[in-house]
Amino acid sequence: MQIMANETVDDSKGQAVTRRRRNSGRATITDVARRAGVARITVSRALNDPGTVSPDLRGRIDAAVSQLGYVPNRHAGSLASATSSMVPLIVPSLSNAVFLEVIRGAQAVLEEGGCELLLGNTNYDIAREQNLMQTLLGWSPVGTIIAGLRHSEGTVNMLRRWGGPCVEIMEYGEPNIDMAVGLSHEAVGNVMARHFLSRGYRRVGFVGTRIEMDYRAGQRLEGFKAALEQAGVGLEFVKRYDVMSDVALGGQAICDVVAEHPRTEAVFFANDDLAVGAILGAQRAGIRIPDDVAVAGFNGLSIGNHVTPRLTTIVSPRLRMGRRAAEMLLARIRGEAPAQKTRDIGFRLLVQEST
Amino acid sequence: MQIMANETVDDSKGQAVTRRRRNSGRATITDVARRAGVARITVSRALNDPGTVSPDLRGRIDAAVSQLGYVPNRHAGSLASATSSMVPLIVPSLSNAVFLEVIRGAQAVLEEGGCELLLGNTNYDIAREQNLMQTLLGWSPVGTIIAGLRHSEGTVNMLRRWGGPCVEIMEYGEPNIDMAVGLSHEAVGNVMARHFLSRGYRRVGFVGTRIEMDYRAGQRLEGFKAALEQAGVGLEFVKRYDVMSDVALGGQAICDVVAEHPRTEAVFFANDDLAVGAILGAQRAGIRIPDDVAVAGFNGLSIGNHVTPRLTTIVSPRLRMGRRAAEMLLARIRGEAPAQKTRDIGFRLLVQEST
DNA sequence: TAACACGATGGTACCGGTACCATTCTGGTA
DNA sequence: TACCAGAATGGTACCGGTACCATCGTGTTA
Repeated sequence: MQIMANETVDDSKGQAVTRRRRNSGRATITDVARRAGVARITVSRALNDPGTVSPDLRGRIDAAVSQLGYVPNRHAGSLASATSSMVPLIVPSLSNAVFLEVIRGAQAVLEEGGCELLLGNTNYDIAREQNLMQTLLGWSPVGTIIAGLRHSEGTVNMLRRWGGPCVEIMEYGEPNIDMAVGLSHEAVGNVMARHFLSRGYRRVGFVGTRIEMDYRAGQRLEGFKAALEQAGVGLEFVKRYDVMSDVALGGQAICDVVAEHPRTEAVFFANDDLAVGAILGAQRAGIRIPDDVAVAGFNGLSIGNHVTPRLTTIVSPRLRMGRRAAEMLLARIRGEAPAQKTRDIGFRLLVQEST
Repeated sequence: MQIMANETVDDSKGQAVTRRRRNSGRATITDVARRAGVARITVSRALNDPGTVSPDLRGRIDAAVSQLGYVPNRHAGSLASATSSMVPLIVPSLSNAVFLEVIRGAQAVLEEGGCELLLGNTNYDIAREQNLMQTLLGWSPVGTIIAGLRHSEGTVNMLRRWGGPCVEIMEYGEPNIDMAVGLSHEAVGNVMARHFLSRGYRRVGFVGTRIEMDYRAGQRLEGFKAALEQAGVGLEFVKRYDVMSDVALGGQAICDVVAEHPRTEAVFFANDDLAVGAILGAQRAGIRIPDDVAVAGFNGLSIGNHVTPRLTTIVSPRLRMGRRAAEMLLARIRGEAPAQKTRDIGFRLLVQEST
């Protein structure tokens, strides 16, 4: 804290005492008002709702603002109005390019709408999510965006009590709190299974990592398995690794699969990192894709379009999801009733050379 | 704003009037104090500095806090203490995995240190950077992190006037404001030039995109060129594209280079996205790397280790840079004098199969 | 035993905005 | 001309914390 100035005031007994100011040294709305010769509230109006202030005063106020380099103290404003322009965005991971695009989409729309993005990362930890949300709610946000539909009971209750607009993203389903936008991961698994079947693959497997944590990958597996079984084809194997997904692991996995399940015709990888790794690893190991084994992934990362063979995958509209979530929030903040509380953002099967 | 309760108070003339409350409906420190039977300030102490409050009171206060679901209003606290726990992090792009790792490193350390991360994106626009910083300074942050050493004069003045701790990241050099952590991009170019020379390449080129905007790529080019010329070898060509760097463009670029400069022996790409794209594109086009032309990049993205041939590149410690920036900030906030205001985070030449 | 340092607790005045209501001034209408 | 609606401006009391200082009780020291 900086001590800027002393001033002499009269205390209750009428004696002059010197008291230190506590302010931060920044120009305040009072300084601007004094300089422009108007009341503080008029400055507030000129800045927040210029139409209601006469052009004359507005000019004097603007001049004073720029002369003093006045930047409004947002905490004071938020305190007085019991709301701020901040929007927490809570994601489970920052190790993953997937969430980057969601963040980018949300950030762009929020900035456009005059909101600031507070970024939180739970590392796939439900307890941490709750702590984080509690901390961030202390900033009286105007809305919140949170990844996933599975939260601790405490988190859900907290958000409901809080009562502001909230969008749950990534998954399609009934929102726990307010609104949701995402895609059905079971449907993804379904679509991929049907694609495999249409290609004539009958001996198929699934490879994933930490499915308990990344439960959306588990949903894709469920959908995949169900559709296969419905067609009378059993899922040959599910291979799980207990490390983070990355390209290196995909290369390892494709070799493991070929060694352990040599008759496998096609593998659905939990995500594109693994699938791209599988293609690159197969290339080195002399495994021919899709002739020896076909490979597909999920996400639609651009790198998949540039490996040989090009990766068959399911494209998730991540940027659009982030944008949409922010748009739903802003609409709600503007007081519009949402057209729909639950929105299926969809996905697209991209069939390329790897299947 | 929610209106929660009415209360009857006496106005100055002693008449009872009914006035609406303006608060947000949340429990306040006053509610907690009343319930615990202590003064407000004691609640404040119990939460912020528990050691100074007797165990008895602390217990009663904690009980009241959890019964009421009390979450402190951070705006009120920040207003009163003229500082907040927020730290803006301003990056030039969110389209790029590079900044994601910086963000992740900073976020992890800041969260550990009890700070919240406010994310800003300038899209490589200096004017936008200034606006963004002004907005974010309105939140009385406790420190700031900003990418780059090139800012508008207005931004620099604003930050200096503000006076809080600030770390400029990505580049090694004299900080404009306070502290800086990064690496020398000229040195990167130098090192790569010497590597090319040591391999015996004499006809070499550089490929980049939007170098005026991504001026750090320009610095790598300068360093590259200077070291070549010092060795009496001229830079054969510089090829520029006016679109964003991505893998697809790299594939395009390697074909263009081979067509336009058929005798080229080696190309230094401005970043790994381009270089990886070049390797993958060359594979498709039947260009042999490194036999027909050698390829190198910059960043050390993990995908470079999995393409064939593996990419020779320069690894930038992005995660560590984010962490370090946050650590320098936190140290300064704790009142420690920084060991060094300018820190060279270094880089590492990773020689692999592509050169 | 008196003086005193120190730990625990409380009282009060802020921090810098905005909500709400009052007041003043203007032009149009009866 | 008196009345009134509505626009422009101002006065005041908050919002919910914390800084600063005062007070009180207790154990230690002279």
